Amino acid sequence: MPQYQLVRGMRDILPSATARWREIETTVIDVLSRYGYEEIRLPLLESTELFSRGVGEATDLVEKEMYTFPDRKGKSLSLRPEGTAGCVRACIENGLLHNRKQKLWYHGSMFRYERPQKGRNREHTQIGAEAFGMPGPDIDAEMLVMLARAFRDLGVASALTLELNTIGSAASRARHRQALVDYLTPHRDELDADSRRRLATNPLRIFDSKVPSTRAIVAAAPKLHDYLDAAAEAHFDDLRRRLDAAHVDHRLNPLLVRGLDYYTHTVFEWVTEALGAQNAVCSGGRYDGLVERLGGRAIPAAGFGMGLDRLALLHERSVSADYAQADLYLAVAAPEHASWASALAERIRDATPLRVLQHAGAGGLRSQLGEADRCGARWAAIVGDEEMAEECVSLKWLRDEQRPQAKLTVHALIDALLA
RNA sequence: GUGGGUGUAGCUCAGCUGGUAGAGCCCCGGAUUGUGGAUCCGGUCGUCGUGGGUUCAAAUCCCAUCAUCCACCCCA
Repeated sequence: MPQYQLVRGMRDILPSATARWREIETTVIDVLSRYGYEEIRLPLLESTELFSRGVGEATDLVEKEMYTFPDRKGKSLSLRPEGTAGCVRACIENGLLHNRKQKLWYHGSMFRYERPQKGRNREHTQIGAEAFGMPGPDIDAEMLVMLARAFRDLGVASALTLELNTIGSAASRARHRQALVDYLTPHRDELDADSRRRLATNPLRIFDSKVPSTRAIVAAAPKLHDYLDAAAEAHFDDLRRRLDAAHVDHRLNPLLVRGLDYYTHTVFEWVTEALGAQNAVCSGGRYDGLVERLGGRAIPAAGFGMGLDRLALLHERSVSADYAQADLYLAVAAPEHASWASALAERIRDATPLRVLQHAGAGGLRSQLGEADRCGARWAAIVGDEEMAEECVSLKWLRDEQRPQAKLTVHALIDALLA
């Protein structure tokens, strides 16, 4: 057993997985940039207050899941548990929202002190995006259309369902919340323990309870939908028409409530059945009041976070792919050919974009070709006495039995590799 | 934070009512002195998670602890 072990909830992403991760990341980032989103890079560490104020004091995320500690001068810092608060802070602080719109994306680790299980680690990686300054359903719709494209490009669309809901304006949400608390308080003793706790913290979540007796009480409770104002309904209807027109399938889930305080109006979640209990792969929504709450002007916004750890699990299930380490493996018949082969490898790298893996260390030609096979290379190039004498290379197609091995000049070799 | 399961080779796992550790895969070499994938032969790799206890003797029984997995909870 090793002397040092991973800190609980952290994870190593090993070479056998990183090629897949990289493919996922470049695919998603490419789609984002095709919709005009620009990258912003943000710190992992922020003042604790940013999250308690932005995400909400009473949320589970802030209440019990943050990595919080004092720095050397006693100031309370927290590892970011999510990306939106920090992004909004950076935008306000740098004047990015002054009289202009912004579409931004970021990529990186988030930290939450939770009990690890499948699809849930204490460090996880998200790609998130935020759109500032656009109040209408057009940007909500574009964001969802964009995500649908990203999931199609990734090859995981068939495993995902888009769930959608509106929670209305902050004002109508507050009215509903009060009505709900007024309705549930007389039934307080009949609720399960979790729901009693939520009555004070986040009563909307009581709708999610799986306890039958609680469900029976909740069935007659005031519905959020009945408290929506006309503008909120119009916004939501407009969004749904746009999604229909774009053929983005979605399912209404009136119980879908984001656990962070800042959400308003549109909320959404892409869920899968394939990953067990942790089924949300990407979720987000509008947060029209957050910029103001964090000290900026009243600027409407929408955004999402996408969990790459879960997306990678899903991708692994949905897309089988061979990620080769190299394109060409350069083998030598004997050690004295190695320096000539090195020069050849450099010429190939100069002339082509190929990944050229040159043999190093001990091992006969037989074992070198074994390595060539294992690294996934399409070709093996062999250098021996005969080749060196004739300034040639023997090229072997490892994945195509039909093509015979051929002795080629260096020029002909490069042409063959580029063909 | 709560409940349950599991820790033995790099990986997947076997190891009975205690007697001093095994298989398959992988890797290396050979059969094939310059040609991979198939087959056969040979070989390397273990603080049996950690600490303590019981015992002549512990991978095996007991206690503690750490890690891990699944679920609750929560979320990406």
